[in-house]
Amino acid sequence: MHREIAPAYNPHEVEEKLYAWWEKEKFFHAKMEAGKKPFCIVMPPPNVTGELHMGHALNNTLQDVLIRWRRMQGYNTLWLPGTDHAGIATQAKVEEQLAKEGLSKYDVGREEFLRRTWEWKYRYGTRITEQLRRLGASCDWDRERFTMDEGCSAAVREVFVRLYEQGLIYRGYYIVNWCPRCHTTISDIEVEHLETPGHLYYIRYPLRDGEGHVVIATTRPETMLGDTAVAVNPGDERYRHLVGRRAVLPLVGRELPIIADAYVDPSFGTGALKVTPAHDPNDFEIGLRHNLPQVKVIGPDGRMTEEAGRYQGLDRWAARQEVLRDLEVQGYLLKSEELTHAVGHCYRCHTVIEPTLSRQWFVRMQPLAEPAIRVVEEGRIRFVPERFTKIYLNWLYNIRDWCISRQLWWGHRIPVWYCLQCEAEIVAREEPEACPRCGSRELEQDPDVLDTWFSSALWPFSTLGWPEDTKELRHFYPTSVLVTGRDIIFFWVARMIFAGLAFMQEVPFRDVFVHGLVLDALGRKMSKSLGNGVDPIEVIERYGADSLRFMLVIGNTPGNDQRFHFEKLEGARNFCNKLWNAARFVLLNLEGYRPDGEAAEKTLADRWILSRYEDTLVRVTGHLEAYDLGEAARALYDFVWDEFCDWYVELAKPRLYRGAPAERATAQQVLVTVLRGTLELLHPFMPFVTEAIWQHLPHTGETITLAPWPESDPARRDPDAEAAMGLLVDVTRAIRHIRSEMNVPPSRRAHAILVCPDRANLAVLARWGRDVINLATADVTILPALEDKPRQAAHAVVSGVEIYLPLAGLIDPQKEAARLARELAVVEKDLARAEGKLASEGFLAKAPPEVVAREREKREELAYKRAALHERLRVLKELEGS
RNA sequence: GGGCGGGUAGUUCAGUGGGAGAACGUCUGCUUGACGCGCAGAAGGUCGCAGGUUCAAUUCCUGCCCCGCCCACCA
Repeated sequence: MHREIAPAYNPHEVEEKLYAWWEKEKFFHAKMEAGKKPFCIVMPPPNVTGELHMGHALNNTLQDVLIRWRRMQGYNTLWLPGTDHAGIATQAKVEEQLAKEGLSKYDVGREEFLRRTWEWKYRYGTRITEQLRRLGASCDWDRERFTMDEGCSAAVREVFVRLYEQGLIYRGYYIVNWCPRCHTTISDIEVEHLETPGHLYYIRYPLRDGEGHVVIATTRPETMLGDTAVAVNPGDERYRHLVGRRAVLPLVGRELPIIADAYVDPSFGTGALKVTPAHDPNDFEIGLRHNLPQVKVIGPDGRMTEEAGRYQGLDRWAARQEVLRDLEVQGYLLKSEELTHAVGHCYRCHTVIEPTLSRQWFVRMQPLAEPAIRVVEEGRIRFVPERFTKIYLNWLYNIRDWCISRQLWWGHRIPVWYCLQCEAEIVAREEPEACPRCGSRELEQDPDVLDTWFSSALWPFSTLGWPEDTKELRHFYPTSVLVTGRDIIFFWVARMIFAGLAFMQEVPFRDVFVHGLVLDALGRKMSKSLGNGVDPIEVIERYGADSLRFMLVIGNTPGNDQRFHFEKLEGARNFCNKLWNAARFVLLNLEGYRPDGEAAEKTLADRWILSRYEDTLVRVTGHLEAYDLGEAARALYDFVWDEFCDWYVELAKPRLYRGAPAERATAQQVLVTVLRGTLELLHPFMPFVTEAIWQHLPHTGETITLAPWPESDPARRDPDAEAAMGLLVDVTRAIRHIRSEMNVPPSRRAHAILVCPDRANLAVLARWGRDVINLATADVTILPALEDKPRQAAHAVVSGVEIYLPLAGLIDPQKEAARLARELAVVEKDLARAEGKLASEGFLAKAPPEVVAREREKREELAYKRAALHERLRVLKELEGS
């Protein structure tokens, strides 16, 4: 069986097979186990249209690490997957498809369009979930949900109706963000403000009676056609005499009242503001305060309306040029200045947003935001890292009402019907037969659908069965942690929190674990338009899922962005291979292994590696508790590579190859213990390779996915062994260093004389020195003191041990003296610093005693080293002289 | 205009109130009975700048300079 294990790890041979087996055996299915503590994560649902990108890979890897770890810890674990219907994005895909047939959605009609969209969903919606399987995501596929499935749709209607009944949803004629290309409203957070170069135009508006004029400044001259007032600040002396008078709108001739409003900033432009209530949010507010008419001059397609007079039909940009030309010709345009200012763009298509008046549905946010603020302020929900708390709170403190209606077809249809007879507005969970007010059967449903995020907001409870009172809901709600990118704190996190509080009277999750973005190698966002994205599936095919996962986790610091480099991926791949080969080594040497067979006493190396393993285990668990997944991964990487492979495996070899049966048994038992535990600690990070190896280990269970998480056993801690190993490692390294510098061939066995006056250290060297220092291909003679110093020998001092490496013929006394002199210079410097500190009264009085003690030790050791180096240099001088 | 993150070895990044770390890259060796996706050794850093607190600052505080991101109704 062991012969099957290839010398290089090949992910392709194991990953898909293992995942299929895990899924078939339902290891990830959450049975309701009332006796166990629940641990639940609802997956941020990727778009059905989507393909897995690096952001998904990171997000789901982090969730999977937490889920697998908790599952092993024995929690009743549920990771609930699903997809989002993604209104605009999906609709756009189907429209594209139609366009290939030369059709528009209007050609096929709403019903046919929706039929096609569902078809599209069924055909392509499974792609992303297949890709999550490739990544190794251990979610409960039996509970997969979709934001537009029956249950979620029922939840949406229920929430809409309840909010409406509480007066928290209303329909209003307000200024909204309109995308002339997508032909729909978007919410405030869907508007991207981009610094855009433009101009500030100064335009003269003549006064109606008598002489004079008022000059306004604007960046959008075309909207003047919709002006219904000129406003100045009430405290502005320059204009006080004008308030109450009237101006005449150039090109149009409309009379405009000159009003005073505190909104106007006297220091901007001329201090006089043209007021266009139908096309600017602030002007809209001013208009309400002063009862101004609202004149809409730009239509839904971005063209000028009938109200724009002779400009009707012109695109808004063309209209701007026309208006400017006419103003100029007629002498109204005084000047223009260059001005870079923030202009709102559509988050999807990057078209410039047109603020426009429109009748839409809104959620009244103030009453919903208050509890959502409170739970975070009170710490009932915790952001990790903590700094995101402020971002969240600041947004909610300044919250504005949420425009939820979208002029799309794909989505949750707004559950409102209008009576064509009496114009009643009927809000209902199910389609009404007749108007409850006049009995008419002529009813028409609102044509619009809801913002996609409306259904996402309900995700933590709609997926668990709400509005039914299910046992899942009672067991798993509130969920344990939400893992998400920091880009959707507003879109999603905040909305889930207020929805959860409003409908479940309880927070949706305890912790919000926020991660950053995966950037490209140059530090730019990965994006389709830049074409700089890296496809995780391609990466998995080339390097394996474990490599990708480990790379993402080890490079992750909470909340911070990380760059994607193939070199890092190779590092992770190499680590998979290292682990594989370490395991291969153990498995190839298990002949005669019995877990409780008769064994010899543990060696220093055994005690040391068990102590290091214990330390690693405790640190890894602690880091996971603190969401420091990167630190946990790093601790494991270092342990496996630097301690287990580089030292322990090497130290175990002689016993395995040539040891007595009992010694061999001991080595085997320690190897298996540490390897198994390490695999288990690594499993959440690298599920495939760890399962593949674990299956080969003797006396394990059915699957590592359900193996118990290793428990701490303080008895494994052995500070003496760690200190002793530290000494021996230092000496070994020093000898290797000398050999390398002296160009001693690695194959040539050396002999080292170690002089160690310290009795405790001497005992360590005497008992274990030979075994460990063997790794420097050297035999040793160990002495408490040495009278007759060898002449032809290289020399080093480390940890209070003098090392002589007699190398007849290889030593050039002059070169050796120069080498030691360099060493001495470093020692002198360090010693001076230590002595300086110890001479300072402040340090002695105020530094903690252990720090002072450590400084004293350091001084002793350095002083010893200095003396030894001096002595050696003296001997070398003599040698030169002779 | 406000807020946040970052500036540490050639590169990418960890980390810490008390002797500067890793990976990659570079240089030197190595058919060492798990692994060349490897082994051993080495070189390489005024921890952005200036102050302050402290016995002690790369780490804490203040200011400044760069880079990145987010928020914002000044036309």
